Amino acid sequence: MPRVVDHEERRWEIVFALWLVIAEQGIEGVSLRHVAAEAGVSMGRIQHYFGTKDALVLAGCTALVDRAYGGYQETADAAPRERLLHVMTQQIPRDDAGRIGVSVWYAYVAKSINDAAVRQVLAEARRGAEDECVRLIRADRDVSAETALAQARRLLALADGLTLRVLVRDLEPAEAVAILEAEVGAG
Amino acid sequence: MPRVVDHEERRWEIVFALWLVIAEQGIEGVSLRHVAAEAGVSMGRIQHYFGTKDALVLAGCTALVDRAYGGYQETADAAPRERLLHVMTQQIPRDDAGRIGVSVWYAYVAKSINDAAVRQVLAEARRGAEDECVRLIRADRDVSAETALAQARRLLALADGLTLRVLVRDLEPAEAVAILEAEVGAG
DNA sequence: CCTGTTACGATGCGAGTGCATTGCAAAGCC
DNA sequence: GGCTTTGCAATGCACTCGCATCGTAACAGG
Repeated sequence: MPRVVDHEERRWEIVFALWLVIAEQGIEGVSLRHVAAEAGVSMGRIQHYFGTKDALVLAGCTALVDRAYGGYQETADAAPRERLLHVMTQQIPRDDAGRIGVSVWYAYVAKSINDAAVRQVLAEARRGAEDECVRLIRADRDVSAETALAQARRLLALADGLTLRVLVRDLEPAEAVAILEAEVGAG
Repeated sequence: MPRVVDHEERRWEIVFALWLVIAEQGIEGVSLRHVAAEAGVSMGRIQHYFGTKDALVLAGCTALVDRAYGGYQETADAAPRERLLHVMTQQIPRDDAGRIGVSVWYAYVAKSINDAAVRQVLAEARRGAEDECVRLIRADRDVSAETALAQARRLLALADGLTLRVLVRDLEPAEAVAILEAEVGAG
């Protein structure tokens, strides 16, 4: 058989271009032509690897979730308290790259309100994060499962809100991190 | 001169239809034709009153902010603590109407990342809310301006995050309200 | 009645869209 | 060196989009 290429690499190039388009034009600006131009490839290639526009956009969502999970796993050998703080503060944008990532994230969050497939992906990710936070909290201090769950939910919601404010430049990254450090420390 | 109609009424009908379209199809689904169909009017009417699609969408944003501010002003004769709680919990969706309103709100938040005009409207609204919360906090308890500002920011961010989770049905409205009541009470 | 202005419905146009189709180039196997 | 299967570029098509334009129905003032 013929012509062997690295499929994962090809898919990744296209997904990365998709993220760039979303970051700088919003999810409204996503079209096969725009993504193809950003990636420097032809529309045909995108169709070949993803089939449909919806499939491409959804793949971009799962890729985002996977990347976040991979980043978390790299902290496996840290103390629970540190890992918890990492989960809360990781998505706070500190530079342009972080800003791109989190703006894409929020684009998908908004889309999830009206898109069942995206909603399911994000719901699953959120549930995973919540479970993991509960585990970290109970590893850090002696509390009941219910207490840990309430604390996890409060912390995650707070982190989301702070991240958004940093993204739209209503808040400095340092201040957001400081607030979260105080909250995580207080238990 | 001719043909007198209530301009505000006409504009409001169209903006309301716009909100419905955003709520059920997302901001991607907004087109002059869709909004016109939802409002039961012709495209020409929308052009007559708003000129351009961008102007319509922006008008929908300012109308949303104005409505929220009007709702707040209705609580003018309540105690500061109660008003503060109202600000934090008002946008938590309890029924379908509330869900529509807040989903439109989040659509605009996402749009503000890439749209300067929307961003400015929301930034102004957020600043106003923050200032008002600082005033309410200092009327409720004796704290410094810096402390009140820090508390206000933390509460508003937390309320945003909780609202989002209720919207995507990851959290019950009652639990979100309970968390906020505890936080506002704790000071 | 007439006239001038306003309110808007209808239509047309050029641009952009997602997707199906077609065709060909590249590269293992025989 | 053919043969065959894959990877993908190119093109065409039906459709939707925002917006400009045109026509006209309605109505207050003279």
